[in-house]
Amino acid sequence: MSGQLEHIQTFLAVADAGGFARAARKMGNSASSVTRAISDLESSLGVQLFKRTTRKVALTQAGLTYYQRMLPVVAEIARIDDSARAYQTDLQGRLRISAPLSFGTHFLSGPIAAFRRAHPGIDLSVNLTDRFVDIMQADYDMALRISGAPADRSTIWRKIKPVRRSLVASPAYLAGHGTPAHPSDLTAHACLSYTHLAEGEVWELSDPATGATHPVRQTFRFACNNGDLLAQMAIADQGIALLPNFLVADALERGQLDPVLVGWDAPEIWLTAFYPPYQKLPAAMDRFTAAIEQAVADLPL
Amino acid sequence: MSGQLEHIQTFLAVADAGGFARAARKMGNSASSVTRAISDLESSLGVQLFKRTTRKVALTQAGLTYYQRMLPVVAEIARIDDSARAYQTDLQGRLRISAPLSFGTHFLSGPIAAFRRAHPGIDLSVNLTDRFVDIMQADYDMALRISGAPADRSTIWRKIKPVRRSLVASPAYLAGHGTPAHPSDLTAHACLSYTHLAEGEVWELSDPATGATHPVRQTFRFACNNGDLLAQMAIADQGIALLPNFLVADALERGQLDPVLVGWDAPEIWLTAFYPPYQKLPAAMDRFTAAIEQAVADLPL
DNA sequence: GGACATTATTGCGCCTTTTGCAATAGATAG
DNA sequence: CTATCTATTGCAAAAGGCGCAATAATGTCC
Repeated sequence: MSGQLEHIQTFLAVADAGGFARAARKMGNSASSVTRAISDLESSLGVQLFKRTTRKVALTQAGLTYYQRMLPVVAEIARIDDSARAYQTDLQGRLRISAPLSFGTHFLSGPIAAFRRAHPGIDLSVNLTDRFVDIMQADYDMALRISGAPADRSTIWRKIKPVRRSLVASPAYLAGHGTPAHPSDLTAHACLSYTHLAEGEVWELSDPATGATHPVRQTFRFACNNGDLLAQMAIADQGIALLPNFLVADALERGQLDPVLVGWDAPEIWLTAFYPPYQKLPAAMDRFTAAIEQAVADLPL
Repeated sequence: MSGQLEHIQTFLAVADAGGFARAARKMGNSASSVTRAISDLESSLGVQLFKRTTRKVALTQAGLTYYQRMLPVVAEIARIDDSARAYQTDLQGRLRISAPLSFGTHFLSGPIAAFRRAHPGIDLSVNLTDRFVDIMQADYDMALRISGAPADRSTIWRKIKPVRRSLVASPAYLAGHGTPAHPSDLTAHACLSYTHLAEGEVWELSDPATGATHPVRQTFRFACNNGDLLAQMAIADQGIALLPNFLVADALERGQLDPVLVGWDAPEIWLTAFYPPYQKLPAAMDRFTAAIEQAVADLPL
C-alpha cells in the first residue's frame, strides 16, 4: 500500500491545481518535493497518474479514478481525526463509573443529576459495588473507592477527600458489656467487621497522644461487606463497629449510637478516584472528577 | 492530519493483536518502532488511543471509534490502490482512439471487431477525422495518423508501417492532357490536392536515380480534405492526384486510374500512432497498438 | 512471597530518507 | 527567435526512521 498519506494529499492538490508548480505554491512546498511525491506514488502503484509535459498536466484514467475514489476517503480520514481529537477536548462520550455502594446511595444522586444536566452529551453508567474491581478488565473509566492504598497497580489514582471513621456502639450494648477504655479492651468485645468473605479486617488504632499504632486482634462475631447493614447491627446492640462517619452521623445525633474510644484514630482512609492508565485524562473524566470533588467538598465526611 | 498511513496500519495491528510486542512480531518490526508509531499518532491527534501498562493494552474510547472508523477506510485505500494497479496490468478501462477517416473506413472495422471480441473489458471509442487534434486537449488515448513527422511535440509516437503513395490520373484525363514525363511537367496539369482549408500542399518528388528532391509548385484546381473524394474526382477525369495506394488500388486494377511518373517517390509517410506523454503505455493502449500493428502487417499499404 | 519473564518505553548510534536549492531540458506565448 | 514558465534531477545538508540495548513496570509461576 502507498505508505504516505501526504503523498496522496499532494496528488489530490496537483489534480485540483492542474499543475505541479501551482500545487506546490498552494501547499507552500518546493516544486521538487511535489514531483518526488507524485513520482513515489506512481512507482509504488506501478501506474502513471498524470500524463504530463512541462506545460500541461492531465490525469490519466488510472489517475482520474484514483482521484475520484481517494477524495472522499481522505476527507473521511480528516473527519475521523477530528472526531478523535474531540474526545480530548469536548465533553462527550460514554462514562462508565464504579462507586462504593453506601457512598453512592448516600451522596451520589445529587452530583450526578447536576452533572447530567450540565453535560447532556455525556452518557453515564454507574455501577455501585464495594468490590475492588480491575478497572481495565471491567472497562471502567473511573472508580471511586474509600480505601487506604491503591489495590491495583495498573491504575492511576487521585485522592479526593479523607473519610473520618469512628468506633461506635449502641448505648444498650455499652451498658451491657462495658465501655472499652483502651484498644486492648476490644478483645473482649463483640466487634462488627466490614469485610469481604475471604479477608479479615484488622483495626490499627493509633494513640492520639503518642501516635503509636496499636493493632487490635478482635474476635468478630459478625462480618458484612455492607456498611449500612453494619450500622444497623450496631444500632441493634450487636457490638462495636468501625464505620465512616457519614454512615453513622444520623444515629449518633439521635443517640442510637455512641462513639467509643474517642481520640483513637483508625488509619486514615480516603475517598479516592481510580482511573485506567491514562497519561492525560479525557475531558469527560476530568470534568466528572471535578464535579465529584466539588460536591464532596461541602459534605460532612 | 496524521501524515503516516503506516502509523494507522500499525495502530490497527496493535488493536487487533492486543499488544505492542505481539503486533511488532506479526509485522516483523521492532517493538520500539511500534511504540513510536502509536506515540506519534497519539500526539498528532492529541488523544490517547490506548490505555496501557507494560502488561495490558486496551483501546480508549477515542481509540475504539478511531479503530472502528479507520478499519474500513484503510481497507478501501488498499482496494483503491489495487484498482489503480490494475490499469497498468489488466486489459480494462476506456480507450478513446482517433484515426484517419479514409483509413478508418477502409481497414479498421476488422481489427477493431476482433479486438473487441478478444477484450470485452475495454470500452472503445473511435473518432474518425483527418484533422491533427491535440491529443491532450481532446483527451484521446491514442491517435492513428498518416503523416510525415509528429505535429504535436507533447506527444510520443510510434511508427507502424510506411504508406506508399502514387500519382494517379484517369486514362481519359491523360489522353486529353498528355502524360507528364517529369515533375516539372506537372505545373501545366490540373492537380488535385489533399489539404485542409488553410494549408497548401507541396509535392516533393524525389528522383529514383539520383535521390534528389524536386519540389513541385502546382496549380490546384481542386482541393479536398478527404482522400476518397479526391480519388473519385481523379476517376472522373478531374486531374492528377497524389494518394495512398490503398485508396486507389481498386481503381488501378480496374483501369479507372493509371499511375503517373512511376518511380518518382513522394516523401515517405508513415502510419503512425500518437500517444499522450506516457512514460510507459497502459496495457490496454499497448495491446490495441499491437492489434493494429498485426492487422496492418498483412495489408497492402 | 520472590525469582522470572514479558512488556512498553527511551536513549543512542547508524543509516536511510527527505528537503530545498540550483541546474537542466522541455514547451508554449509573444 | 527569445523569454518565461514548467517538470525533473543532481547534490549536499538536515531530518527522521530504524533496531539494539538498557530500564522500569507488571503479571505469573513455582
